[in-house]
Parts: sequence; C-alpha cells; structure tokens
Amino acid sequence: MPVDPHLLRTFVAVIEHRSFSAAAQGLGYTQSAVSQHIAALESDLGTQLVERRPVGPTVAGERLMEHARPLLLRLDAARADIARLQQVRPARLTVACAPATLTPALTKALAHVRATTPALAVAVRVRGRDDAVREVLTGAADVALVDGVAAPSDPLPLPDAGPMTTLAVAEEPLALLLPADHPLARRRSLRLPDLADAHWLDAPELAVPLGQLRAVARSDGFAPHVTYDGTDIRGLAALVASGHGLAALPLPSTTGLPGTAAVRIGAPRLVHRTEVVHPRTPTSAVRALVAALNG
Amino acid sequence: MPVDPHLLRTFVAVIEHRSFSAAAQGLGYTQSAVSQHIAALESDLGTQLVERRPVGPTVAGERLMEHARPLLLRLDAARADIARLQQVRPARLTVACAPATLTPALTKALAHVRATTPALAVAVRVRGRDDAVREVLTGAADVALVDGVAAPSDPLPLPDAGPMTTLAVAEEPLALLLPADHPLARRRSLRLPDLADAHWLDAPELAVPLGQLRAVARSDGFAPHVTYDGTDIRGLAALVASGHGLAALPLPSTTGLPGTAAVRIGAPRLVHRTEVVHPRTPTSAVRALVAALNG
DNA sequence: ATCATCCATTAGCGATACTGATGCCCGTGG
DNA sequence: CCACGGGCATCAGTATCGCTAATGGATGAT
Repeated sequence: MPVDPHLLRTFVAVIEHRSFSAAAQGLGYTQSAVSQHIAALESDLGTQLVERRPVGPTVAGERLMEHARPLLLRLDAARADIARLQQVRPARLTVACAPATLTPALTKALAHVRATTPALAVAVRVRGRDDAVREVLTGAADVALVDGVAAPSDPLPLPDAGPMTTLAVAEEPLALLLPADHPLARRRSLRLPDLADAHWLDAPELAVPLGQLRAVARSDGFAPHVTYDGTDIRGLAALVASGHGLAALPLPSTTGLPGTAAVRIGAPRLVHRTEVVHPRTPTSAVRALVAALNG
Repeated sequence: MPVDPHLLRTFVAVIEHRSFSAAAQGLGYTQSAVSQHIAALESDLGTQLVERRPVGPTVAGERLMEHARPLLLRLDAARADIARLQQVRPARLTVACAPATLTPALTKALAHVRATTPALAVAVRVRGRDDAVREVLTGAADVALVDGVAAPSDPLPLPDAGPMTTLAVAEEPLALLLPADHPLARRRSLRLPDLADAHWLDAPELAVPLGQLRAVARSDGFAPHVTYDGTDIRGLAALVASGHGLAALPLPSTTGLPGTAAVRIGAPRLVHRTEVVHPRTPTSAVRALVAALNG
C-alpha cells in the first residue's frame, strides 16, 4: 500500500511553512485537518516526521522531503502529459529559459517563429534550471532552454520526472574569467582541479553555478567567496577585474570584457552546454522553434 | 490535485492482466470496484485510457503507463527509505545481482564478509538489471550489483526513483564474440556502428542486451536474429561458433571459448561496467561487502 | 439461437475525511 | 510566579467516498 500523496502534500506544506496552521491556510484546510494528516502519515510510516514547537522536520522527515518533492512533481507531470495529448490548440508558445540561455540565438529563433506564424501568443519566462524543466513537465511551459556544464556530448543531468525529449542546441568551450593582470591570465589553458581552492565568485544567473563545478570536478572546493546576484555580465566582469574572484563562463560570452582575460579550461574536458527540453509530443510551434534554433 | 495512486495501481493491473476481472482478483477487489476505479481515473483525466473488448491501453493509456510504473515504484521507495532509518538489525545481507555480475569477485567478497561476521544471513537473488535496482529501492534487497555498457567512467543509466549510492566496481573493455573463421576475426578492433545490420544473438542473461547497444550506438539496428535464454556461456559460444550470430561481451569472459574469436570494440569508446547500488544509509554488512569488492 | 463471459451500473452500507469546538501545552510578558 | 495567548492535539458529528453485492447489457463462441 503506497504512501498517500495527499498526506505528502500537506507534509511538504507544513515543513515549508514551519507551521501547521499556516500550512492549513495555504492548502485551504482547517488546522485540525492538517494535524490529522500529519498524524496519519506518521502512524502510517511508523515514525515521527515533524518536530513540534518549533515545527520542523525530524531526520526521517528530512528524508521523506527528498522523496516528496519529486513524487508530487511526477504526479503533476503525469496529469499534464495526458492533458497535452488532448489539447489541439497550438496557438501558444511559452518558453521557460534559464537566464544564460536568453541569447541572440534564442531571440532570433523566436523572431523567426513569430514571423512565420503571426497569430502565435509567445511568452518567455526566465526560471532556474530545475524550475524551467518543471514547468515543461507540468505543462506550464511548452519548451525549456537550460544550460550547464557537462563532458563533451554528454547530456545535462536533469531531474528525471517523466518522459521528455532533450536536444543540444549549443556546446561551447568553458573559460575562466580572471583579472587581466592575474598571474594565470597568460596561460593557454588551465586545469580546473588546481583552482578548487581559489577565490570564486558565485554568479548563478550568469556564470556556471559553483555547485555544478563541484559536481563535475567531484571536489569539495569551489566555495563561494563573493556572490553576485545580478544578470549584467559587465557588472560581473567589473568584480572579476578588481580581484573579487574568478568565474567560469562559456568562452563566447567572455569577449570584450574590459579589465579581464579569459583562459580556456583544458582539464577536465568540459563544455558549457545548452539544451532544449520539450514534451515527447511537442506542439507545432515548439517544433518550429527547435528547427529555428538548429538552423 | 494529484493523480490518485490507488487508481493508478489498479490501472496498471488492468493493463497487465488485459482484463478487469483478472485485475480485480489480483488486487483483492471485486470487478465492480475495478470498473469504478478506471471510470474515476478516466473522468479525472478527461480521456479514455482503456480500450474494452479487448481490454488494452489507448494512446493516452500507454502514456500514462510510462508514468505509473516509476511513480508507484517511487512511492514504495519512499516508504522503504523511511523504514530503513528505523530498523537496527543488520544481521541480514540480501544481494540482488544481475546475472553477469555473479562473478568470482563477488563470491569471494561474499565469502570474506561471511568469514568476518559469521552470524550474517546472506541471500543472493539473481534479477534483471532494473528489478535488482528496484529491490534495493523497495527494501527487498540491501544491495544490488548491476552491469551494462557505458562510455568509460560514465555511470550506468539507472532508473531514478530516489536517492541511492552507486559505485563502480569493475570496468572492462567490450569485445565482439564471433566465429573463429569469420572474415573479421583477425581484426585488431571493430567499429560498432558498422555492425548494426549484422546478425545478432540476443543473450540478455549473458551478453550485452541488444537494446543497450541500440541505445548507446543511437541506432535502430541490432535486431535480434536468434535469442538465447540460457545462462551458460559455452552454449552461447557454440551458437556463435556455428554462425548463428554475434554477441557483445566483456572481454575477460571471452577467453577460452572454443571455435570463437573475440575482437575488441574500438569505437565508439565503450566499456562493460559493473556497479554496486545501495541505499544512502547502507547497513554495516553492505559497507563490508563494498569494501571487500574494492579491496 | 443459446449460452457464457466480461464489463457497466446501481443500491446500500461501512469507512473516511473533513469541520467546528474544545482541551492542553508551552513560551511570553507583566 | 502567574496569567495570557498562540498553536497543536483531540473529539464529536456529518457528508462524502469507496467498497460489495446484485443486476443489466453487450459481445463472441458453440
């Protein structure tokens, strides 16, 4: 007998709100119902999941949270996937894209699609990588563009919450952005593991998030020294130029940044990769966009 | 509001049994209940999912099946994961292993573990690759050994149904087994894509399943010509020697097979890989086994 | 044509899952 | 130290849900 997802949903809400009553309000239940839900879940699994006063997950509860999110996502993805089969209205094109993927290539492809099918309602929403994929899975978006680092011609490690199609649209060498007068600036290429303990700038919106570097380099280093939340690459370049830290970027976007130098990352063999993600049965508008991106 | 997994489970049963009444019996329901479940699911998703007379999935139903299996698995995995946190009895070691992973290395490691902890109840069960992983996720086994082909140092593509730890224990070159008098038998190495249209023997218990070759070579070829269901490698060798077809095997297991020759597969760069899979919080017995496998 | 099989439908009943009211515990302020 | 208040637990009541049993209807076989 499987875990009841209804209970799981309120469990997630309770943990997120750190409160039974707030969760109840958020879900449209009474506080009593939420309390009963948690009690039922705990009795079902035979352990305490929630610490009360203050409200928070126990160890088992934290473990359950790791299952709950992807489970609820997949449940929604299943419904969205079936719903997609029935609809026949391709007069909409919603693109969820990670910040760094909103490139001239994309805007040009969008322009091309709009030119050929003028009645199309196009929407672009910028999301984090996982959120973008999630929107495709739940039907909130028709197609996503995501980026990340991977070994050459390897697919990006995306959350696996259902059947979907991914297609690489770009693969660029990875470069390290550093001050022009940095001792390493003249090198032809650099080895990433040697830089694990350098001062890093975490600019998740613009550069490769340090978490990803850590994952591909299988290292514990790459600790963020300064975090940059902006989306303007010249601001990032200014920080790098003045010595606040290094950043890993796709090579093409490093050209012409004053005060900085870009050096290719030679080892391990890594690329910055951009992929389109769409449902297995894309709408005609999505197909057109994908074709435009590749053509 | 998420899809009800209870309904999902009877949906899967109906599709598998190709019958409402048989599914009802299997689930311990009345036929009426099953009929109502399917009706509820169809009304919830707004489409017909099951074709009646004869009973089978519609297009939407087939799509739903692709979600249903992993979902139910993950639901069980969540429960098993929490249950593992509570139990403190490591006096059991159940190993689920794919047929080709039951090697001297494994038996030796098992012997070592049994020698150091004599009271341990050891069980070995041979399963298909996905089933072995499933048993670990649902708690039916403590650890799994699975094999498959992948690019060198790439992980195997395993079903992602929850947090688990995988660790490579062996990586061997891949070889093509062919008759000793085959025109290609003298070659130093072979390219896999050139062989897509050859006559292949499918021996999923022993050799690399053709489906995996198809996946890694991204080809539509590798159609099974003859299927071999046995687990005896000499029987497979006899079939290969008499020209019934080719088979891909890890190089070490091809030595000393009469009437056959083994040629390394040079491109694409592939290896036969063996991995241990265990829960993120392994029992001490599992840790001992993993240590013995690596030491 | 008759029957057997299998799925759909309906009525009824027991279980479930909410709400609303109340109780209890703990942290807080006087 | 005590009174208060916020917040979770508990309980009773009720409406709904989900099951079984019985029946009906369609389809295919003999």
